[in-house]
Amino acid sequence: MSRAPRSAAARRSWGDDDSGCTILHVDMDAFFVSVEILDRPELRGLPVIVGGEHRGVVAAASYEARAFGVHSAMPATRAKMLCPQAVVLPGRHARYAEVSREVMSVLAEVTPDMEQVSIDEAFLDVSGAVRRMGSPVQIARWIRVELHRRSGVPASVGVASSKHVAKLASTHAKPDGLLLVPADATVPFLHSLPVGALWGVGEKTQQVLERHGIETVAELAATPLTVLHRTLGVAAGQRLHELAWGVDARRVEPTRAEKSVGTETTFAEDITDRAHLERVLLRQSHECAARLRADGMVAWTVAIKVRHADFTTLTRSRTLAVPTDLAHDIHAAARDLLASVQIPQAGIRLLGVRAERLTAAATTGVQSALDDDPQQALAERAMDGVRARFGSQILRPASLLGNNRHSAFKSGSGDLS
DNA sequence: TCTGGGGTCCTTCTACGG
DNA sequence: TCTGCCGTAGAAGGACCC
Repeated sequence: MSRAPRSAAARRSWGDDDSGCTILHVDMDAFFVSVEILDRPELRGLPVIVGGEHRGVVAAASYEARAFGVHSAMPATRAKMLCPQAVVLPGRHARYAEVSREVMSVLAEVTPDMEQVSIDEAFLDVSGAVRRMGSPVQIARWIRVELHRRSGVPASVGVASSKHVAKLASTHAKPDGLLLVPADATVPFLHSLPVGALWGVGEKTQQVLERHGIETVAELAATPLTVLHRTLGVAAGQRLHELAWGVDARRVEPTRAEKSVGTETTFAEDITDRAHLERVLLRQSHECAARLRADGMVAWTVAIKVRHADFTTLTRSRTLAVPTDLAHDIHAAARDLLASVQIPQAGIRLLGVRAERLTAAATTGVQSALDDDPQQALAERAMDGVRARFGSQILRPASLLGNNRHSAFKSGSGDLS
């Protein structure tokens, strides 16, 4: 579901020498839409949009909808204006996760050197699989056939000598294609692209570069490093200059430690009532804490995110004296942080909680907050057990029991009234 | 047109201690 | 005792990714 711009000129054969091209990037095509079509074949050939309910944005659009200018991240209202005949579906993330697990299990048959980067894409380092399965391109072909056969969803695969170029290759292979960028074609391939295609160049950076007359990767590559440092900062300037010359030493990392977990809610209507916001924080704190405990992590820092009706967004954070995985502690910190924020007359559009600076609970050398309050810890762990057995909606804190008992803890709705 | 939710990384500013 | 400098850490914001 890449949003990077593509270049028609780059979508061609760059040669057939795949020696040294052991990095594969597998990217499912319009993944959420593909899953919907898998379950409802009558949607095939129609403009289909997933996501984009009230105040939402498009999560995925079929290629038929894209022909009308619809793309992911586009505000729902705009998408419906461009393509009023589109079939709009709310999204079924549990189902997408299920198909994603099938897809990843197929990829894991190729090599354990697999790095899942999102629900619908992964990098593979196939250097250890070549003797068993053939050349990188043969492996890429096998993956596409097997995904079609066993999961029923189309995938595009990029084959290259680095993660960055493999990622760009899969983007240019779409839909339902395969693109090899031989090692010696890396620089010509990159230099055929607009600068916005590079990993790390979004809308803002592109605008900055364009103000300096840089519109293509070739122009970026030709720009002195000192100019890029001044324009983009040292880290970003250095990184983009290296990427523009095909330098990308990042390895495929099968396991990556999570650094934060959080949840946020955009309200159907802007909220001015502080008590209401505190109840939302409580629900969100319980979600965060349950995920921390499920992952065996504790958090040192609690942060909140507040978005005003006019889209002004601010964050507040606090480092705790001892790390925690308890909703009680997260909520206490989050509530204090919210107290330091003035609620504008027009209200709050979005509220979120995030637990940051995570460490493994088992290896945390200090006494955790969990040990400070054994009763609270026991209660929350008991809730984990009940939810695991009867479902996540079965239990909620008493303060979240509103008049409408069925909507009071509805995840993601933010409707706690 | 009016902008989700879950993340990561980087830069800038400020506070603080030596 | 006060001031300036420096390094470090935390906080906040912004950009980016899918």
